[in-house]
Amino acid sequence: MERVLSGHADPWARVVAHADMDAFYAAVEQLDDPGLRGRPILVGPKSGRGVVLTASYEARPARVGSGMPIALARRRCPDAIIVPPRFERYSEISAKIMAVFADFSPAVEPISLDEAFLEMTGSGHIFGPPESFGHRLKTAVRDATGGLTVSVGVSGTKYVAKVASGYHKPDGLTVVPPETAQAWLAPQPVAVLWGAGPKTQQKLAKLGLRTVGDVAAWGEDRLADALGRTGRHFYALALGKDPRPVASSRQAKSLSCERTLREDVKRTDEICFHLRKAAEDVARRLRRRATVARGVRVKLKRSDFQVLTRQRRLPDPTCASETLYRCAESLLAEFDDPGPFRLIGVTAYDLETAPDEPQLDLLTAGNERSDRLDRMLDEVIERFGPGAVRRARDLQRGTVLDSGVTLDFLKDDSENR
DNA sequence: TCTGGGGTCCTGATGCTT
DNA sequence: TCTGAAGCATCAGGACCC
Repeated sequence: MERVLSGHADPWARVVAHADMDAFYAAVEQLDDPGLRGRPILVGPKSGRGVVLTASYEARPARVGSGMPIALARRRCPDAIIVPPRFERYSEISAKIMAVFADFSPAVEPISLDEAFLEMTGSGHIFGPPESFGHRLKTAVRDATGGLTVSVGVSGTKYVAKVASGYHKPDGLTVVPPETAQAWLAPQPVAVLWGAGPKTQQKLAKLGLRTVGDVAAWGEDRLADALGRTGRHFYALALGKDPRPVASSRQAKSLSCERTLREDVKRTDEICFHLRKAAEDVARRLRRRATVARGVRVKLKRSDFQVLTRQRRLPDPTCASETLYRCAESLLAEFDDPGPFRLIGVTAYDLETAPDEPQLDLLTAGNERSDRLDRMLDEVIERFGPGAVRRARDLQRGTVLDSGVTLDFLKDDSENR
């Protein structure tokens, strides 16, 4: 455990923790299959054009990691066992972990399946100082999951807590008292600045800025001249400043489905086939969340990896797959590029909660993934508006309850079962 | 080496409204 | 009525994060 020494009596005006599971997907696979424990494994597609999602710590000495093309990872680490991802299982374990976090704080902000921020300000009288809180959190996660480890960072801001959780991985605990944050960050590379990816790191290097301390010393105005708003943002981070609150509830702004195809496609009917599949997937997920979209965006990736997009606002917000598809299909005509394309995607954006339409109390039958049900729900939306399918999320086998409205097609369907 | 899928945010261009 | 400026919304592309 790393503790940066503090010279002040009580530096903890605010306490934020960041918890990040170690090689999460790979660790879950090793948890579920004892035969994989202690061995190098790569979670990712066995073939095709995919990349590594997570590499177990046993595989990492071979210089393989997330985002690396699977073909390259196999060459670098020929002994690695490749395991296809099981997202439902990861979600299941993630729910347990988030429940543990909720026992420690009323304000938990999940970032992904395997990491979250916890607002811990004022919790010292319950959990003790940050070190003991951190140990208790780690133990609780390990107990709840049957042995998974988590790395925890604690400081006075989200940003510093996040850098701290990555400081000693795996199974680390790093506590950085707020007043030491700037000095602690100073020697670290600019790559730890939130928002500085490869392109921005190159720009910073051209300015002669290699560490966070270099960025802090350059001054806010010079950084702003060179990088605009991003420059001011980096300056604040370099001083350890980050006023963002831990936001326990966030509404998604868009929802998308995109697929890299086995082979590039060029023919319009083939592209439309994939657009329809993507639109159906997006519509299904919108309905499950009782959400409608005000706009549709189509994304195509050319063989040379150039990404093209076209978007359009809808006259009325919807969660109907046919409406999303028709819009996507008409956007296709606006691309002045013949292809071929390696990736096709559909995004629904400007999301809002579906209007509640209480006159129709829907209890649909069967499997929500069936095409037949998709068509039925589309028809319901056409006839009664998007809010009519709100309750279709809680699917039960059985009959259709409709308050005074006869839905023959649904009735027929339930009778056929 | 040859590059996923789900997202968010930022920037610059453009067009509309006041 | 015409014109320009300012403000805003939208769009397309890019960068980034996990």
